Amino acid sequence: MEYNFRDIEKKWQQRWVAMQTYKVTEDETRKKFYVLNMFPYPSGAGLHVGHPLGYIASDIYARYKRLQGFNVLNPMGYDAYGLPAEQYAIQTGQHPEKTTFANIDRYREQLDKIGFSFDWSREVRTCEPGYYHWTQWAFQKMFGSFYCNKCQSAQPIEELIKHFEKEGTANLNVAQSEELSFTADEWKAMSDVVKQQVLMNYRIAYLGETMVNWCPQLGTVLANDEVVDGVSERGGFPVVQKKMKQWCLRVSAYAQRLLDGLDTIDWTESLKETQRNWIGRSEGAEIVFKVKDSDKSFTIFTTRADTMFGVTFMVLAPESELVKELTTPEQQAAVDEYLAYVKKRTERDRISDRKVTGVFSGSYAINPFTGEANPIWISEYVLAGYGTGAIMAVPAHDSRDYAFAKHFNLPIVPLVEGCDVSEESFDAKEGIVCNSPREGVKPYIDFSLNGLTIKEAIAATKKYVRENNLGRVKVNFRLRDAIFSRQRYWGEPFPVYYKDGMPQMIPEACMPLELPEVDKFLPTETGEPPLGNAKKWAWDTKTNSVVDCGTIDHKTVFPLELNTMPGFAGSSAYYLRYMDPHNDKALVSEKADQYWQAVDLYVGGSEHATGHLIYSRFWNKFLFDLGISCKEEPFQKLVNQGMIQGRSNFVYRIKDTNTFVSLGLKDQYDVTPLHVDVNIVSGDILDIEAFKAWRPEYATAEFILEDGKYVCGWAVEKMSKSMFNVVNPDMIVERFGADTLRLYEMFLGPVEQAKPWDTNGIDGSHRFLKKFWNMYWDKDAFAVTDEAPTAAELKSLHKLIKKVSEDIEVFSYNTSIPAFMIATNELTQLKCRKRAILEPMVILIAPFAPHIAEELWEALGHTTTVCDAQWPAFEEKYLVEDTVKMMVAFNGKTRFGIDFPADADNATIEAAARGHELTPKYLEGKQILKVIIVPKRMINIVAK
RNA sequence: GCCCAGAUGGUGGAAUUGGUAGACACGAGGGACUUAAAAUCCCUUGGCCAGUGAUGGCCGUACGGGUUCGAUUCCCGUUCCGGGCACCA
Repeated sequence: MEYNFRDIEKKWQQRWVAMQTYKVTEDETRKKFYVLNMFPYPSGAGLHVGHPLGYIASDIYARYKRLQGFNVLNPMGYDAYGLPAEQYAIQTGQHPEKTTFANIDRYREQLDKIGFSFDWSREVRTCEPGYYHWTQWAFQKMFGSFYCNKCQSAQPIEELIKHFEKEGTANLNVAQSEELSFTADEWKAMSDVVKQQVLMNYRIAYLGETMVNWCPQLGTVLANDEVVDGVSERGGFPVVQKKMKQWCLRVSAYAQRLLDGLDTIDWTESLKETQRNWIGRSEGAEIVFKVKDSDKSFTIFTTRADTMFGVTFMVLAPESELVKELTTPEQQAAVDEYLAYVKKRTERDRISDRKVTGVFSGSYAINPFTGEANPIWISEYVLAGYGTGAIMAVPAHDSRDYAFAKHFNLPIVPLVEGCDVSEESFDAKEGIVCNSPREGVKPYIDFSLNGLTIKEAIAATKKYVRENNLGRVKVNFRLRDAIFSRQRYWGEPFPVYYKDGMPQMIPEACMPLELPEVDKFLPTETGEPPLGNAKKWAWDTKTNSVVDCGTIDHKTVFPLELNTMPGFAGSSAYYLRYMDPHNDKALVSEKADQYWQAVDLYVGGSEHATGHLIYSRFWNKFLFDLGISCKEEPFQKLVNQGMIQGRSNFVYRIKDTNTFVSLGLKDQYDVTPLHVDVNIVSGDILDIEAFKAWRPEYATAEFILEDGKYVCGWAVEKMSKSMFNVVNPDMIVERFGADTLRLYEMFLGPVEQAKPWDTNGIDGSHRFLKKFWNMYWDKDAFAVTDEAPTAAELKSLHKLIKKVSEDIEVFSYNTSIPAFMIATNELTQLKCRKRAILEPMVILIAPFAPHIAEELWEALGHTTTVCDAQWPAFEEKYLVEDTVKMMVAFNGKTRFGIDFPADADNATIEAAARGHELTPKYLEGKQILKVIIVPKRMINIVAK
């Protein structure tokens, strides 16, 4: 029988559905394994061959683990909220839900053709109320919690209130937006609204007035990871800094735990490093500087406490509150002018030109170590959002301070022995400290750093600062709180209404608060988010239900929050929901969570390193604190699949003509390269007839050929419609079958690596499957016999078992496929048609090519599916060689020598080697100096 | 600037702990079968040199050193490519 992949694949895909082959349930008697893919956003363009790469890799792993006897959870769902569906809705008026669901159907259709072992009964869609119920619920829990630094955990806000009632802010060690100070009596005297405002300072989900990334074109704020080089990640629109009242998540409270957790998980070093950079821990000191001739003082943050004696000026961020306080009347005009200039500059301006700008405030600060009065400047190179928004400038040892000092002609005092600061600053943290204090200068305090290394000097200074109450040791993080509001329609609504301008949570029993219908998806004319268009979007506290906006009376009916949650909200805990997707009482039951624990293997792109992968770790840690998630880290092992790039083809049109010249001849003409659809090019040879038919303007095209062919140029680019290099998996499945596609995608190269797609090589994978098939079928007869296998056949099989098992464990599929090809060739050559060999082979290939495996498994007489088979055990004895080789080294070269029996022990071999007459010509007369037994039991002899 | 990960034929990529570099596949060239095409099968394929030939020699894993009997692998330095962070004090 021919290998008819079309019938086989259709047949088994239908059977798997009918038999619920991949449905899993919690089973205490079996060990669990949780495999997860980053769920896709269902875009209108459908899947291209790059998308399934990670799914195939994880599916192989899931199937392998299942064959090893694990109870494998391998779910799939959709990240269904998002901008493209909303943009499309704005343009066409179509409800985003409609387009999203249509896209989901299309994705499902494409995914089903590839033969994944997903348990679709656990599918989740983030836009469905049954799902976002728990997104809203988690938000309310965050609103109702604060972060205790002492116990390093989220706690109910009621605990904080108790603390305030007892001792105000005394002995408080919690995460907060700003440091407040009040007594228990003052707290008790506060009105309810003021109390609510105070609590906002501590909640994990809080309403904060912060500088946000505002994108006017998108009409929404964006999180830091959604802004790249001053423009929006989606669309590339300019982003400006704007102060707005927004929901925020206190991710910063978890910074240290997010950092520490990285050491406990099995992720790639580069991804961990990316997260470490993003969290940006820096250890330093906060030091207080008094303002000269004033009772004011301010605090700066530095990691280089050792440079206190080299401070020659101070700098404030233009947005700092201190600017107003410290500007003297004489400098007011100059400062105002400067502030106006800074305000005009966008984030992008600042990044693109690093001009040295600044203005003197008129005030001076007293250095607590030297007593010197240093001028206080204002400059945009100091950021308001980091540290205290004020720095001490040490131009000798900081390149930014150095540039500033040179520009404004400020003094530069070197503090490291032998360093030269005439051309540039000396930023390195190495060397011996000098000039601290300077020779001949009367010491202001009894403290010297001279002679210490920089490391020692930093420690000594911190100690001095702490002991003399000049400031404190402080750890700063770059990681900011996440801005959690979006001025959009297609997202989770907040379960929040407003009473007296203060947010109130709707009762837990009333969730989910469903997204209302609107007639327009654009912002309202007054600039409110799209939910402002909803007619029915007010909360009645009497009936606890959503009512018409017209009925707002400020006694029982209140306006609901108009913002929606950002994209990362729905994707932050979906892995927990898969454990128990139909539970309407809880996000996940304790039983399900205890069984599935956490994701054992997570596969997805590294582009989520500073977005989803930070947020969901934060979210999970919060749920861990609440006792909902039993594991602190949600993703034990993470593999980043590399992006599949497109391989574009070009044709070369001679300028101002309709004549196209082949690649090798194009340099003789003045040509314009044009993208050509890769689907009408094969092996870089253009199908000229298809090209003429491709577009009307090419119907009359003429060609200058080489060797009768038109050769196209090529380049590796992103796979996208506009480059005409999109390859659709459906097309591959149609022509070669899903098993071939799966094999080929894995064969392309290491899963983690980015690589261009090139359909040309796919024949090789397809040919292999045909050969594999022909091991079992001889023309129309199923030819498997019950003969006993030979040693050579067993060796082939066990070599394969060993290789494939090891490869799957380390995700090295691109090397196990050649192992299959070699084994198949060997066995074909041996004319092996023996069940004892061929039956295990079917199981081995099942993770990679499940359809052909099922078909052969059935032909072998099995009534259950191959998914329920047992992974074959590897036995070393079949691989043992009957001889071992001896290596002979002389004159610095290694050569192979003589075979020895494999069962000889090392001493015997060594003795034999010493007495052995070296036969090769080039070794005659050489004397053996030493014998080294090396791995593989090869013998290494040093001869002279 | 700081940090991380890389560099192997015409191409994608193999090579276990330091042990015959280039597996496997694509592409290319040659051949068989065939009226022809498709399909299938076989041979050659890192470079240079010697030999009618079997074969032999030299060079070769970005570059320069080092350790070692032996280095794609380990160490030091350089160059180049990719990724992250970046007026973060």
